[in-house]
Amino acid sequence: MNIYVGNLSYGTSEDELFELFESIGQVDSARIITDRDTGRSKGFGFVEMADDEQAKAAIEQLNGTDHGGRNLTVNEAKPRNNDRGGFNNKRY
DNA sequence: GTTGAGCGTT
Repeated sequence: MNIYVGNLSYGTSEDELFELFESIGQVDSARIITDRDTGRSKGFGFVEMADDEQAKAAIEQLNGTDHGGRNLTVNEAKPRNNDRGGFNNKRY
C-alpha cells in the first residue's frame, strides 16, 4: 500500500520516515520528495508498506501526530502521474 | 512549504 506523508519538516529524512512507519508495521520503502530544480525538500514524502492493515494502522496512528515540530498529514497516496511532459509538452 | 519528473524524442 502506498502512503502519502505530508507536512514534513525539511529536516526529516527518509530514514526517519522509515523508522517511524516501521514501528507500526513492515515498511517496504520510504521516500522524501525533493524538488528537482532546487534540490530542496518539498515537505512531503511517500511510504510503501507490505501489509494493507498495517498501512491503515500506520495512517491512523501517525496522521496528525507531531514530528520534527510539524503536524504530519498521513493518508493513502494517489497514483503518480506518469507523464512528465517529456519531449513533447502535449496539449489536446 | 501538501501527492512523487528521465532523457527535447527515452
